[in-house]
Amino acid sequence: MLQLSKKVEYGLIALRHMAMKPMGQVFTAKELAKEYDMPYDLLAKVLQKLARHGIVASLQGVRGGYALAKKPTEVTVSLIIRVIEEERPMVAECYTDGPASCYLFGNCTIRKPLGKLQRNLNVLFDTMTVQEIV
Amino acid sequence: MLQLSKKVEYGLIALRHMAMKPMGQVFTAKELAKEYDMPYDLLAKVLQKLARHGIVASLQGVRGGYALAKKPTEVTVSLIIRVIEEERPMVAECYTDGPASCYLFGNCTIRKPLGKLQRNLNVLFDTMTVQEIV
DNA sequence: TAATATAGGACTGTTAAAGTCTGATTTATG
DNA sequence: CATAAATCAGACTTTAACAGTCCTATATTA
Ligand code: SF4
Ligand code: SF4
Repeated sequence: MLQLSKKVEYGLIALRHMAMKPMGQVFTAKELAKEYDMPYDLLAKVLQKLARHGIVASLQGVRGGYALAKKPTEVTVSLIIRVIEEERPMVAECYTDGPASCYLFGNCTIRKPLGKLQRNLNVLFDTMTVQEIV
Repeated sequence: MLQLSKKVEYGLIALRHMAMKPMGQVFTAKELAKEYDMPYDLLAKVLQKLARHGIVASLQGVRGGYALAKKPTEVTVSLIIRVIEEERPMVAECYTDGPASCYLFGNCTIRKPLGKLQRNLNVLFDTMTVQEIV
C-alpha cells in the first residue's frame, strides 16, 4: 500500500545515474538496464515517456541514447510520477478520475478531510528533486 | 497510485460516523453499510479487525454491534491503516518485506534517499486522527 | 547497407485488491 | 428454551491494475 510503482523506481534509478555523471552525457537504455539489472523493455518505455516530456533528451540511431535534459534540481519526484504514471499521485480515486469513478461519492464523508492529507502529500512530492537522491 | 484502499476508506467512514455520535453508542455493521452504501461483508471484516485491535468494542448477539473504544483524538490514520492492511504504509516494497522482496535490492541506489520521503509520510499519517475528519 | 539505437503499440502473465459465500458462535428476548 | 439477530472466521471467486514481453518501424552512424 502506497508503494511507488516499479516503473517509477526504474525511472528514478536511471535519472539518478545520469545526474551523477557530467551533464549531457549519453546513456543507452541497454547499459542502464544492465547496470542495475532492470528489465530492458520496461525501462525503455519509461525513458521514452521521460523523453516525450523533455526530462531527458533522446538521440536515435547508432550511438544514440538518453541524456538528462533538465538540471537535477528542476526535476521533482512529483513530475516524474506524473509523467510515468500519466496521473498525479492521489490518496483517493475520485481525486484522479472524478465523481463518477466512485459510487460512494454521493454519501462520502471523508473526501474533504482527506484533502488535507493530499495537500501535504503534494508538498512532499513537489519538494523532493532528483538532486536529493544523488 | 498511492491511493488508500477501499477497505481503509470503509473503515474511516465507519469510524467517523461513530465519532460524530455520543461516545459509547452502538452501531451494527448492517446499518453502517446501508447508511453509506458500502458492501456489508467487506465492512464487517474491517470492523472485526478494528475490534480485534481494540479500536472499537464489539458486542455479539442480538442488539450487538460496535462502539468506538478509543477517543477520536487517539486513533491515528496510521494506526487504522496498520490494522486494516496488516502492514505499515510504505513507499517501497523492501521497507515492508525486507531485502529478499526486491531483486534490485543489491544495486538499488534510491532506497536510502526514499527514506526521507518515508519519514515525512509517517509524520503525516501519525499526525492525522479520526478527530480531524469529523 | 549493415548494425545499433529509440519509438510505439499490442499482447500476455501475475498479483493484489475487492467482493462474495458459507457456516459457526454468541446473546437478547418472547 | 427456541428463535432471531448479530458478530466471528475463513475459504473462495472475481476483477482490475501492474509488470513484463514481443514485434515491428524508424532513425542514425559508420
Ligand atoms: S470513498 Fe470518498 S474519498 Fe474515496 S474515492 Fe470514493 S468518494 Fe473519493
Ligand atoms: S527498487 Fe530499491 S527501494 Fe524499491 S523496493 Fe527495490 S530495493 Fe527497495
